[in-house]
Amino acid sequence: MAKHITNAPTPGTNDVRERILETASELFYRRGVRAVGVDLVVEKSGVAKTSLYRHFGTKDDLIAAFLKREDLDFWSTWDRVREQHPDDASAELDAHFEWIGERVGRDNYRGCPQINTVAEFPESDHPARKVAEAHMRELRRRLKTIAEGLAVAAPHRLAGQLAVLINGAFVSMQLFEPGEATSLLRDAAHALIVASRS
Amino acid sequence: MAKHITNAPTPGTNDVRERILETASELFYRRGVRAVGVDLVVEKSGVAKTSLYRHFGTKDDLIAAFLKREDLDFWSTWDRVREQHPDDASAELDAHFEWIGERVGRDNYRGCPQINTVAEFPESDHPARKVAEAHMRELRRRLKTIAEGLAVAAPHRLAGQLAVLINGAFVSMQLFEPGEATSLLRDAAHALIVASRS
DNA sequence: CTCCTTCGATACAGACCTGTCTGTAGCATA
DNA sequence: TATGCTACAGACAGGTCTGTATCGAAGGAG
Repeated sequence: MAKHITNAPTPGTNDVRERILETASELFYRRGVRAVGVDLVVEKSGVAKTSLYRHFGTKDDLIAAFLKREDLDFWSTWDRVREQHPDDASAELDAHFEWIGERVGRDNYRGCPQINTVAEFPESDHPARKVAEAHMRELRRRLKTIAEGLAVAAPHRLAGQLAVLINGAFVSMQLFEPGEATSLLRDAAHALIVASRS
Repeated sequence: MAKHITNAPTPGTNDVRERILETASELFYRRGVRAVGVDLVVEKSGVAKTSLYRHFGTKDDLIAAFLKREDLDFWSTWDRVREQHPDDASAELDAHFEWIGERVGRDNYRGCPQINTVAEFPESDHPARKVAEAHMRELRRRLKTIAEGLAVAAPHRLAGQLAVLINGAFVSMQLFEPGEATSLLRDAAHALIVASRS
């Protein structure tokens, strides 16, 4: 057998792609997707425009890749927290509301990228929407798994309520007072669980 | 005394302004604010571009006027519902979650214009943000008034939780199943109230 | 009848948008 | 050395964006 390709077809290629995506993600999240042109992404990432269009066919594809990246980041944090509470659904849920509350309480928090992008692109066939919709389904699915560990009557339903609570937190920075978010969310989650047991 | 001006300083002026605002509101809400140019607003409203800029100095002012209009509409519906339940905070709150759940359950629902616009314009000094922030404060204030009628321990806190629930509903169309929203929200609100009494 | 305000129509400026095209340099493999 | 592949650099096309300037018409008020 030949040794075909030494290893990867291109050595530093992923560097360029990653640099573009990293820069675009920061700009899209910070300033809004429509407000950021590809020229700015090119300039800030120190990359040729041709390279951007080689790695991402269109801006819409770049937006979808941005959301996918944020999606992976989010579940990565989620998993890290989950692993700290094995076989204890109640403690895990508390921990999730803890870090989410802390995150939305930061003063430079700009909301959930999925929700923000859906707000910017109503077209139902936009590639970014597929990512966002999958993200939302995954959120409820994971919450349902936790709810099943809580011995409640209707796990899927409780998961829906908890998901609404979390999404609500993501867009309610305006109405929280400083430091209020975490405990307010935790108490609300407990109330939903208690009611779901009766 | 003279009879000063017959009635208004200008006869049909408000017609034009109202036509522009009506058209812009529909387009902004349906397609997103940044996606809609003033030329399209001009074309769809059958008005001269000069007239648009005479009545609204800039597009940003038009956006703020759009949000203000949506704000008034929202509280108008709220007031109509409230008046149907005088001196019964519990029934009033149920009724609010009823119409909100029904609204977010519509299949062409596009979310809360305030939340969507804030997602599109992160700049903290944008005129539209002032309107949106006032809207959020007003939501919690009104919920607090209702909570005070429910004899709970911490009305302001419960109001915050209910506001999060409502905002969450506005951005969670993706994860609701058909017809699920209303009862899911009502149950959640009840759970929060019960917990707030203990 | 004459002023005065508002309106529509349209051309325009200047910036920005996405996406394409051309050309060149570096580097690894054959 | 020759061949691909990827990268950078930058001009360019064609369209859209916000906002302004100029025109003439309509219509009520004195």
